[in-house]
Amino acid sequence: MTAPDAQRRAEELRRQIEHHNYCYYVLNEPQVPDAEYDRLMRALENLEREHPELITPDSPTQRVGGMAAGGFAEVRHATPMLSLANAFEESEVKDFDQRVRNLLETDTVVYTAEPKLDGLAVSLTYIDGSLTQAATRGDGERGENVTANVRTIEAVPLRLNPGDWPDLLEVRGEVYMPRSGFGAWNRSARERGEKPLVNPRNGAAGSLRQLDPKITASRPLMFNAYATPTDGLDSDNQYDTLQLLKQWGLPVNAEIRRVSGVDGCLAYFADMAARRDSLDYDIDGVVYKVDDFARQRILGFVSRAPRWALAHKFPAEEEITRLLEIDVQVGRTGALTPVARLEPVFVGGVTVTNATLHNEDEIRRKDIRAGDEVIVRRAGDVIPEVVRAMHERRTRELPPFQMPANCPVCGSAVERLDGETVARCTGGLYCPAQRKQSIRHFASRKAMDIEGLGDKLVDQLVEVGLVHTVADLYRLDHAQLAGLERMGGKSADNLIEALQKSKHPPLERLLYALGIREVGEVTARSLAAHFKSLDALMAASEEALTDVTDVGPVVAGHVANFFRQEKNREVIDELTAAGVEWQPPEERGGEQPLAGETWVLTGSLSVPRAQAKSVLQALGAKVSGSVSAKTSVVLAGEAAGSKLAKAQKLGVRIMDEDQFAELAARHGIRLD
DNA sequence: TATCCTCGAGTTCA
DNA sequence: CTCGAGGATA
Repeated sequence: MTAPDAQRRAEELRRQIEHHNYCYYVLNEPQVPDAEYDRLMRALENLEREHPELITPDSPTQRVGGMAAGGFAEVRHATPMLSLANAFEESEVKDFDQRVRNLLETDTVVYTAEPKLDGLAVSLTYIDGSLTQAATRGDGERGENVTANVRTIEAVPLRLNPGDWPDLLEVRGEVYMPRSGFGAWNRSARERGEKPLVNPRNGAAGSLRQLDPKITASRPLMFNAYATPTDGLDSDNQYDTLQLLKQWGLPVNAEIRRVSGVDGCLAYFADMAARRDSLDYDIDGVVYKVDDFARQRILGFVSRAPRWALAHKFPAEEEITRLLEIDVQVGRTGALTPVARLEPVFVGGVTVTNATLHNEDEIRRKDIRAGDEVIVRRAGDVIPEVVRAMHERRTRELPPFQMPANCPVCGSAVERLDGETVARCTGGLYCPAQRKQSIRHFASRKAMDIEGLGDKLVDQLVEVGLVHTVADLYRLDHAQLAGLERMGGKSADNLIEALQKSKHPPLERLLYALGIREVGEVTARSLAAHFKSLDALMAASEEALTDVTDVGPVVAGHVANFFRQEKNREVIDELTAAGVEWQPPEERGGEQPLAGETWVLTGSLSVPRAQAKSVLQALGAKVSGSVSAKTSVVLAGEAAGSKLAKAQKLGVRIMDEDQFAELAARHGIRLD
């Protein structure tokens, strides 16, 4: 890059960074994902490294941490607040450990491993045990005096517990907003008609930068100490120092551990990554520090970062990518779902290429168009979503999305009923997409449970014309199957065997498998229990159907309509002719100690969820998916999330797995 | 009629 | 898991 180009590029980067700082800190409305901001910053740093003559005193790189909101006095840190080297890959962690071991000339190193809280770094000064000053990190050299605000945080002791602390003690740590507090604050903000906080991190930063401490006081902030630059404490390592701080009354994170060697570090990282979602605060990675202070001193510093510490970060949860086009998928009921085809992007630990856009209204509301740059988010186990389109980056007019008037698969008319958000293909089973999906549904585990009949195979069977309706499945023979792609004689045998095994389902499963609109697992069960036979159900009037719990006029209409269709009656006859014979619903015998109770399962249990569910049902309980005031008990496994939180809030009884096993055992049921 | 509680349906990636 | 909408209930 020539000098004038570099100059122009640097100015452009600075302009953008300053703009984002302004949006983030002053408007509290970040415009780009953190990862994008970091990229801009790194680009500018690299540019300035190559062309040091371009560095200006007011360049954002010279005062990391953003623009002052104004009104805070400047504080010079006695010891600079350093930044940490970052690692995203396991290999970088191994390199770090290798470097440390080489410099120390030793085999294994003990590290302190800590969660890296996503908040705002501050420095607290205690003189004679009293909090006298609190400052933000600022650029590491100079920060802002936020003493009045920090004093409102209850977790920060204004006086230290009695102890042998030095006359002058400086403590460093993170101010953050717990998720529970963030959620509660936003709920009440919405009730008051105020703008909710964007995320906990932004909430913490914004709260601390309020000019009026009363506002800060109203926000749910927490503090965790993680270091002190003060010498001469009665401790020669990081871990014990934190224990000292804790004794003196400073909150220290409960997840901090001493680990041995790089393996210990990586195991800690994996553990925290797995439990990340169940913590009450956001973390963006973990930090490893060489535990022994003497060793830290040997390692020293490179430029502004210590050589004895490393921040191992999780992959970013939000990234920018391009939306290539918007496809339309056809579901089992004919529902047309727009899907975003994305330029592959690594976000939240996986490469994402597709994301659902839900429906037409959603696309309108967010004004998402093919060709846009979009922000894609994938947090934890959650399904990727398009957060928003970056309209400000549109360089040309893009055509708005329009739901097609005809089904993209079969060409039938598309209709969208008044008041409904979904558009549907009217082709019914004439539409190959709907046919495929309904056969998949029929074969699925909760329906007829036909093992070996996967998506690919269903597609083939429908495409070559071997299967038109679910009844055709039972007429397939060995020769027909073995002739298909990727299908050997053995696989064909297995499938025919699986089909045989599926011929005697309980009535409720058969009902569910038929795929009647609005009839899912639960409704199928109610219908089976009420009518006890398929004939009785088929003969029932809409009015009679309404007598079933959870069946109102709409569902009754769908059911009656389904059985009125000649096509459907034929399929049922053909199934019967092929030897499919449903079993009458079991009469529930014995004790039903949990009758009338509604249970909710959450978290991961050591037994399959389906098993826990059937045990509960055998005991007479209803098993539901969402927690409400009417829930009797929430059975919480490992890493339970929002449902557990809700149960706690509503005061619903919570049981862990051991208690549940005990309860089951009392009624003669053993869990494996 | 409004509100709460559930259920159904659709969805991603390794 | 989340959204939308059906059903039950006050």
